[in-house]
Amino acid sequence: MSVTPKARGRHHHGDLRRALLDAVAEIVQESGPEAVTLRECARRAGVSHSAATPHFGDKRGLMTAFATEQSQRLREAMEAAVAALPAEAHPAEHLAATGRGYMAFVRDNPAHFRLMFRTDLIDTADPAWAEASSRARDPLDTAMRALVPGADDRAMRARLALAWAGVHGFCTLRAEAPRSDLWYPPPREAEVAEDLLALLLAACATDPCA
Amino acid sequence: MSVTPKARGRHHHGDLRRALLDAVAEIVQESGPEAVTLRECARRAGVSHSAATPHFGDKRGLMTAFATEQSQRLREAMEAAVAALPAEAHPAEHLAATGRGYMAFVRDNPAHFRLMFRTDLIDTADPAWAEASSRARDPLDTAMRALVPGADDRAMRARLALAWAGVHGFCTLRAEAPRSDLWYPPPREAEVAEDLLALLLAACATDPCA
DNA sequence: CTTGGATCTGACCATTGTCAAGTTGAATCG
DNA sequence: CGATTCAACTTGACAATGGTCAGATCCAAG
Repeated sequence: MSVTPKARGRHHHGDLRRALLDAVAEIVQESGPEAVTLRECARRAGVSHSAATPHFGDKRGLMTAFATEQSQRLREAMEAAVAALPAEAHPAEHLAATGRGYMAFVRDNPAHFRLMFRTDLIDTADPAWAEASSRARDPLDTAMRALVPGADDRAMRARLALAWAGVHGFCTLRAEAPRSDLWYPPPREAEVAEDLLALLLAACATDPCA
Repeated sequence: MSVTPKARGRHHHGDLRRALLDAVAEIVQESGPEAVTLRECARRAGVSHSAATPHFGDKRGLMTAFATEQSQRLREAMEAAVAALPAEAHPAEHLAATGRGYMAFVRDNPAHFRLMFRTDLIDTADPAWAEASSRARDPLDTAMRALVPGADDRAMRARLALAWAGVHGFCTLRAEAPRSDLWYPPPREAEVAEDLLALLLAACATDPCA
């Protein structure tokens, strides 16, 4: 709560921008994306409710900045999972690792994930967000291209769509599940995730010309 | 806008419950789930701002009733797609038709679909909603069981998860796409959907014991 | 020390959801 | 047929939110 002593260049607050983004993370984790209010963020940062305006413009700007950060973290999670593989790993392992990285991120940050896709709360015209969102698709993209190098555009599109939809859909359903009780309970969850990935890999690796 | 002349048993309004649900549908279609307010619904129905209370309790009650209706419509769309098949259709055709019914519903009602999965706006403890949501999974379930009758529990779970996540994930991404520009443009959309279904069917139909 | 500009405060407004209390009107009962 | 009853609806009020704006405040450069 106390002002960070470094106060690097900032006038009153140590780093209000950071503090507000952290407040968003806190609230999202505690009570979900819809519980985030500008005033509560300001309260947690110890500032007045309109202190955020110079930094983020309005609430949507704050949410967009937060979502942008999370998109970067998601991409880094996937890249880290791939980087942890042995050098001689098969392309299929790369794709699987990418999927596991995605799923692990959402398992550990379900509320952050839900916020990232609340396109009503974020400014989709923001260039930084657009780039972060776009780059978050790169790991899956490159892994898939390495797995099926001979596929033509259409076959590649179909495989990317299936992989993306399958992993994303799984995560979406799981992230909503605690509230709706319509998905697999936690013990089964890991098993189902692995089996789903295996089916997905088999489907994508089949010869597209067959 | 005028009161329906029948006025079947209702006191003041012809059928306020129906009128309010229709207002939700209108607003959701025009401006998305987050634009729905109790007061605007009441305005469109031509009643006072708290007229909804006796019928739905609070806003969440109204949203829940609406989501319940949409879940039923979604299930009916899938059942209709299966029923339109020739009697001798292969089980794989049943599964594909189920997926097509799901996708067609979301293509035609993207905003309604988005609302259905906004578990923060609906009361997931409502028994009617829970039953409608549960029954909406039946068509996919039965089609899958018919396609892979020999699969054990684990293999069946994995296939159901993949099919459900794949179709649902595809629809989720598409329903958000108009706002985020991160999915395929409409001309490709139908093609990608068909190819995705084909990959999905192939993945699910493979012998689970192989 | 002065000046400038970024940073933050406090107050205002419109809007929302919810609640309590009143009003209406249709159906029921004597 | 008239009085009663009860749910449907209206009215008015409340707290909370987001956005905006004038102005106070503070840091840093000159």
